[in-house]
Amino acid sequence: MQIREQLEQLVGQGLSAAVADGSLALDEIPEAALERPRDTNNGDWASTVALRLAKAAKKNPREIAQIIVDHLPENGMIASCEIAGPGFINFTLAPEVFQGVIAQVRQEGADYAKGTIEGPNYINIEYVSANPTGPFHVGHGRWAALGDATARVMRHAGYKVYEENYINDHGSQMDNFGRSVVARYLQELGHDVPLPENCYAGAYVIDIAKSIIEKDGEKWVDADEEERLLNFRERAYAYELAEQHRICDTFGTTFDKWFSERTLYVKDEEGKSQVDRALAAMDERGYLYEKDGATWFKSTAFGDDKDRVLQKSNGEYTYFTSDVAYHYNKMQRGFDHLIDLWGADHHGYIARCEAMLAAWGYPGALEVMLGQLVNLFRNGEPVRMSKRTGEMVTFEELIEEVGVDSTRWLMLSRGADQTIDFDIEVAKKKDASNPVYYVQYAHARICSILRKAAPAELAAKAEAGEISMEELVAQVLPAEIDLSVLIDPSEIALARKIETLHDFVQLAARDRAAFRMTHFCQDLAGLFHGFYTNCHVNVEDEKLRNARLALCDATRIVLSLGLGLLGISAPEKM
RNA sequence: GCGCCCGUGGCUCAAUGGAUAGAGCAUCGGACUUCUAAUCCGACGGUUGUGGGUUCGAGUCCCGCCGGGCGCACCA
Repeated sequence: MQIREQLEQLVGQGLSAAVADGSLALDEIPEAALERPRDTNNGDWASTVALRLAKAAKKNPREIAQIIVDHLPENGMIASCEIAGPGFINFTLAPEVFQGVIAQVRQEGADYAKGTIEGPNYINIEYVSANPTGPFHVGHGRWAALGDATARVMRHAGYKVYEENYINDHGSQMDNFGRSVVARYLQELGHDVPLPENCYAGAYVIDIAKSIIEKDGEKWVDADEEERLLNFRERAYAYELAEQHRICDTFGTTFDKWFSERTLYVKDEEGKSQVDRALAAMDERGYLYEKDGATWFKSTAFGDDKDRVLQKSNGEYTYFTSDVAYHYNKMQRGFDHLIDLWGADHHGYIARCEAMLAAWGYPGALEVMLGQLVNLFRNGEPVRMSKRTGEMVTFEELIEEVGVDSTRWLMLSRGADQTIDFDIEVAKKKDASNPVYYVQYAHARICSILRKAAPAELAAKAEAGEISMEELVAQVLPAEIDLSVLIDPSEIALARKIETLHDFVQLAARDRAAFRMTHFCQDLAGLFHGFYTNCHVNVEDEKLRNARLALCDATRIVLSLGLGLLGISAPEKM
């Protein structure tokens, strides 16, 4: 049982006892209302229940607090509790509690602080979802980092998470892309043809055209135009999709499914596409109508500003129709809840999407996470164009120059609804101005200490990567360690921080706020550096040494876990 | 015009409605013959844009202003 739950139980018992013997006149037993005081001078945990009860119990909150404290059962957890301020009950936990935490972390490893979620919790999270018509830009990188970290955090908190990337491979932009390749192909072969309207002007299109020339030479110059367009479009699509996969791999973002928009239009054995089925489901419930030769969705029935066209008067479907079919498809696949991660410039799209889910009878099933935009800077100056290509800086260029870990940290270290001013030169600095290295350094420092504690031969193996830190530690430390010697304030502070991970994960998951994990990692690293300064680990006294090594090991596990939830590596040396 | 997001020390950001609003950077001053100084300790720095309201309590919730960003297609 988590410490929080144990405390809740104790406070609950205290309240019940007070009510039972008439000290408190209450109709029902309230929640324990536990929180962590920001200031550790106010103890490890605090209850505000007395403040909340003042009205109902018709008593001064401090008086109520005293009654509750007097009725608390005997226990080994709480070292002391005091009533403070207007009526807070502050608990200071016994050192044994934190010593227990260290043992628990070392036993559970990367599973430490995993939670369970009651009720329906099968989540589909969709993010990135770019057009396969060009390279990822910096914004896609933010969605990749954010979606990935959110999924990791939610999974650790106990949700079942399915990650999905929607490929916009259906609309007219695909033909524009194909036409652009055709034009570049002909131009490269010396033909004077203009670029088409709405064309993709980037140099990467020329590269694709060149690769076609390399393979097929001039054979397409006089080919059937339709056939040529189709061929080039598909080759260009395949190329860009492969690029997207490659960059996601490099960045450490993996999806359970890459969902092709086109598949929504494929007829099944009954002659019906998923678009047909989604629209039929809307029609059944009476939310489709015809006007001006077009088919409309009555989204205003669910709070949208205006109704939306699904099938245009020329018979084509709108982009929105794909999303209708896609979201219908997701619900049919059995998810309890859908999360879409979009750029903030799409916020106007939310109402109609929520409306369609409501139209099928799934109100509230869709949650849209908006991510604000990323502005690039270099030494404080705005950067729009890449020096190398003269075009928009791509995400790949960014991670090449800055590195994956630093990029992820900067993208994740603030809330999704904060605009990010990303300064490339700051991100590249490997010093104190870049917290990711501060955290990684703490991890590397611990690994170094653990190696120092091991026989030279073992340490050398660990350094060469032949054995893992787990294997090394298992050989250095005995199975039974007496942790009661860990009483230094910086030792307790470190263990206390580790114990907060469970809450951090739960809150970060609930609020979809993965960025909180960066704060956790930074705080934990800071406390470790403090401990390192105050307490020498590899001391003569074997009992103390082993206990401190165990504390180091637990910190290492949790740092690695915390960084892992952000998709950031935990290096064993720097 | 309507809608969404954001205004917190010089800078970048925190703060499940709780206590004296916290970190980091920058600036200044200290600490390495000892397990990694990519570190640590200290100092300086604030009327949380603004005016009301809600309550035991508001940076946080509600309303109005001011300032900044983004969006308002039978485009994708």
